[in-house]
Amino acid sequence: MGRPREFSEQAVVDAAMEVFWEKGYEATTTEDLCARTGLGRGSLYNAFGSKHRLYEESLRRYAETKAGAQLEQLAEPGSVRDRLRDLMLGVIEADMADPGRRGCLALNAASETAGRTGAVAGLVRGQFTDLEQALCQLVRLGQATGELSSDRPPLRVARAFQSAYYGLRVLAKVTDDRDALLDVVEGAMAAL
Amino acid sequence: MGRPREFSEQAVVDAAMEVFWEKGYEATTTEDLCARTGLGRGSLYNAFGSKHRLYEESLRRYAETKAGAQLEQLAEPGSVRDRLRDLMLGVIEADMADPGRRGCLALNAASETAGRTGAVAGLVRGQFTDLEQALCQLVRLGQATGELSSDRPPLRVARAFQSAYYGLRVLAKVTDDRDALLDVVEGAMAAL
DNA sequence: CCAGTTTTGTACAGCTCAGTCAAGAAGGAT
DNA sequence: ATCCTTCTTGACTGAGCTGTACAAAACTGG
Repeated sequence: MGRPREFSEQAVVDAAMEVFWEKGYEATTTEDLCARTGLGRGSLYNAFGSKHRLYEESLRRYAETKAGAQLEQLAEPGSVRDRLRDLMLGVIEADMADPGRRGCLALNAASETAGRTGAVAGLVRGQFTDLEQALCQLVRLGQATGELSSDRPPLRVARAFQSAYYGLRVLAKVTDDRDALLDVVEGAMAAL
Repeated sequence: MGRPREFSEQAVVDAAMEVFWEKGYEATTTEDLCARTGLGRGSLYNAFGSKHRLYEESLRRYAETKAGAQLEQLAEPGSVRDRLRDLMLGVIEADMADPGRRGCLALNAASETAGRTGAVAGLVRGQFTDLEQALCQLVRLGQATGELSSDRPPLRVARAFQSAYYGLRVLAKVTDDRDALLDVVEGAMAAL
């Protein structure tokens, strides 16, 4: 009971996530968060307690939506190679189409000191291992069907692909050269 | 003429570089810089003008020293495969031995918005392409001697290796699992 | 020794920041 | 209708921020 909230908590976290994604944790001010979410400072602090807690929620939400969508895409039907290639081609298109070059929020968080302490560190690590596990399962499937060579352990292959994937996202932040990024894709596919 | 400086400009930039490397640009305060360099605010601003200019100098210095040392290491004698493997094994040891998990300054800069605008963007991009070119030349050499397969263009191979390298450094920031990082090395070597 | 020049230390200006607080608004329970 | 609880608004706080001002200090050329 009491006065009901005028906002959807999820919509607010979505908006906050966008700001953190664009500017990073340190460079984001509570003013930015108020402006983007439409909430006054009182409401924001009443609901979330601190800038840092809202950052945590944003990372959780990112895992649910953006990262989750990628994991789902990996689970869609199709050949294993196509699914892995589409994952990379998808982020090339997404990253190049984004004028703000925000990249991957979890990866950005991992680069900031604020992203490697406390609860945030666990959230970031979780997204990394989620991807690792999804890739590993996919590689295992590919090896079982004979689509991929079975001469190396699936986890090792998955980790190599994962690092190429993260490297790709880093490169996409600093280059406009699509061909360079496509070279990375070809290299990662050849290594499967 | 006039009063002589009491500090070595290079030593100051070295000290500032360490701070930016540990904390990132946004999270570093001018107080931090004064404390670490030993200079008062007046001297710092007299010599460098602004926090941002000092950041630029730090990146330049990083390219000269740390990144430069890696490029030199790549140019040392030995088999191409050994040199490439040693590059990765070296950063695994360095990153895991570093309690602050600072990673690569240029890569950290690329993740912050401050690292993708103005003069800093060019410095970051420069370090990326320097590594790309060094790797490419090495791959070309390996292909010429027959040590590496020549069925793919050297630049493409170099870029694939480069992305694995950057992915490795990102992963090293969030994981303590040395085996996971070694899997990345094996994967990158297998893809050559 | 002195005038001119640059560096140094420190106080300070002017903001901006994260977070708080009090007063009023909007509902539910009885 | 009236309490009671919760939410909203917006001003406010105290700390911390980058950058500046300025006087004293240190050195050089004459």
